[in-house]
Amino acid sequence: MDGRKRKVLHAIILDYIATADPVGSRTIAKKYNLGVSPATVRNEMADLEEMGLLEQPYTSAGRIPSQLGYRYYVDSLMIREALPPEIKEMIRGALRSRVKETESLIQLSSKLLSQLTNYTALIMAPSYAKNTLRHIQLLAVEENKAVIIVVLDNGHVEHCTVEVPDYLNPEDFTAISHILNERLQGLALEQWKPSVLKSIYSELKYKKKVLNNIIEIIENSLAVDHDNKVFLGGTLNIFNQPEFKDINKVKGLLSLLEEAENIKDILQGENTEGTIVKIGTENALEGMKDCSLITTTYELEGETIGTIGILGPTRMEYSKAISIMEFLTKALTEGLRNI
Amino acid sequence: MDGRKRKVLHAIILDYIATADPVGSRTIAKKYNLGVSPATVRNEMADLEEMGLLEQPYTSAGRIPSQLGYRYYVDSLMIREALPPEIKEMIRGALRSRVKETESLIQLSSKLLSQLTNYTALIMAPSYAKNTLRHIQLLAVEENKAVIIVVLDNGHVEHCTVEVPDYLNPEDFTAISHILNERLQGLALEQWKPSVLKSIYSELKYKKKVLNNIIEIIENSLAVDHDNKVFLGGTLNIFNQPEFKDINKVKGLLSLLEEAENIKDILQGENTEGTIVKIGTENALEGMKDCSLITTTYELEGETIGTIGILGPTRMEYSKAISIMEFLTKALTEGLRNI
DNA sequence: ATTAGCACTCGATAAAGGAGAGTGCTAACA
DNA sequence: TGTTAGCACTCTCCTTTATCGAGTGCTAAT
Repeated sequence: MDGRKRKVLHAIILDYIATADPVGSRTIAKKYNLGVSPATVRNEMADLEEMGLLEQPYTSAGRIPSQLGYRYYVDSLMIREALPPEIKEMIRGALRSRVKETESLIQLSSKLLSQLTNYTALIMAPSYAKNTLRHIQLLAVEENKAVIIVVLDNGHVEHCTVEVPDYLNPEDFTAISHILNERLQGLALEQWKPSVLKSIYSELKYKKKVLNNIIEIIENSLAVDHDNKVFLGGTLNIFNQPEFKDINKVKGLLSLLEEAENIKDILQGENTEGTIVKIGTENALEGMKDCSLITTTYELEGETIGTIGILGPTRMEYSKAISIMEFLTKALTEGLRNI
Repeated sequence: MDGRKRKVLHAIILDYIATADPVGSRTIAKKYNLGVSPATVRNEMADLEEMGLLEQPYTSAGRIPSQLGYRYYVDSLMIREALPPEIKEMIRGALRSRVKETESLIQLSSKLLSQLTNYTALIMAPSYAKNTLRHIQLLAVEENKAVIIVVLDNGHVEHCTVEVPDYLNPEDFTAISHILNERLQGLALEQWKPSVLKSIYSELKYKKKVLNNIIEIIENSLAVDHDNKVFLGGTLNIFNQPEFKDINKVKGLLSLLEEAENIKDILQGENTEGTIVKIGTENALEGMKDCSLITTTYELEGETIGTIGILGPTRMEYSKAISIMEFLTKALTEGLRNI
């Protein structure tokens, strides 16, 4: 693959990304100043097609990049653009701890990301498994009902409502809360299971049943449900893409995004750090075969705690999207630290 | 408007609702056993068109109901169908207090409603203004940060994170929580403002600043933000309607539904009780001119506390949708009582 | 190795030609 | 007088045909 071939491929991909129209030899030769004639470009294009990097929608149309072509572009041709300073300032400003809660900050980020890129943003919120308990409280409301409130050291609050037996009186609630706090305070959520629960059991034998219940519920509500919440931004941006003018495609993709589980699957694919680009069928889900996904991870105190993704058509402004995403990720990490 | 005209109109509307195709005189005469010839039906149809109840998409096509036609149908022709018992049982079963929290129950209802009707369900959750405070607590997390937790008598929990001055120590938090509880417990949220806050101020003069802050924040987070939350179900059902095969229409409607404020406007239109049907341009929003909205209210302890809506095309199965909605509303009211 | 020239391909767009569903009108009928 | 059969007419939808033009691949000249 000589230099000129690379230039031709690069030009075709850039042009197609910008226009969504198949690109002809004439356009390339003229617009991108290759200094050769269209005929020469045609020869190169024929070669590139043979190599599997380009495709022809039909005989005698221009060329469009193949999935492999995009792959080559992302891996070896793409130039990382510097973000304009005003965009940088805008992102920094928006995320600079105006918000006091992790989840709100993440929601804001997803909105921002989708607006800046014009694609769909997917963000997986951090797991709270490593956060420690600040306070837990059992509180009676109405008959037979109580709420459990769990406050973590980072200010995150979870709660759920449970049924409790009649015979518990206010003092019982206080007592249970007290013991739960004593035993669990300062412990990370992921440390709850093994040793600790048993010792609480023994301490509260006479109320074993209710407590058993509670611990089960806490586990469920924290570990399964609310862990790894997912936030979406700009789902309707799909409508702007010409490759999604077919209503069934749009419907398919939106249905897919409606299920939080799907999004977790999409994002959780790898736990590798750094920016990853998955193009077309490189994505596991069938419904995403015309899409590309760019993911990266964000961190807190040196540890990876979540994933950010941008979902767009394979004909995507990779370079711009990556720049924005990486910068926003940094700003988010910063924002989370200052929260 | 004689009996036969009504029969013809009714038949046309039912047929059009079922098929989405303009209806011809032949179809009506045959399929709906009017006992007259197509020619006679044609005469009636011409009269009905003159009255503004029918329209012709173009000369020599069949007729379709006009907006006025639907109006007449809903007001005077529509027969309320009894819901099949298995559907009734299904709704009752689903909403029978498997869920312990108001908002979860409402979310479930919206999902159910959209699945049963194949339209989009909109539900406005109750305002908590009349609920009384069960417990309020100020809790320090990390430096300079505290969470305020508010638990209502119905088990609803709200929380928000606030910044607090350095000089407060744990005892201060306890003291403030204590006083807040003492003064506010048992009071409905809507009663907070006037008299009470002043007396709290005086009691806590020396910490006036922080308390001031807190009360402001509580007011904001409860009254403005989380009050009247809105739940959507089946937004993608729009895609099933042939009148929304145009991608721009879908986009327009989905964008409209993306904004919670819009939905509040849509639902809040009237505070009248009972079922209301708004057809086409009877809806205030421009983007809904091809849609109909059926709303009804649900209650708790005899008081109206929220609104339920079904959004579909003007060519909607009004009868079925109303039956389902009204029954589900009853079941929801029941479910809320048992929560 | 590059390029000009040229015939050829194939989608997109427009124009033309039925086919069919449904109407409105007229005249006959009970 | 209300109802109906008959019939010409209208208008959309679908298919067919023609034209256009962008872009290619090949060949031969440079």
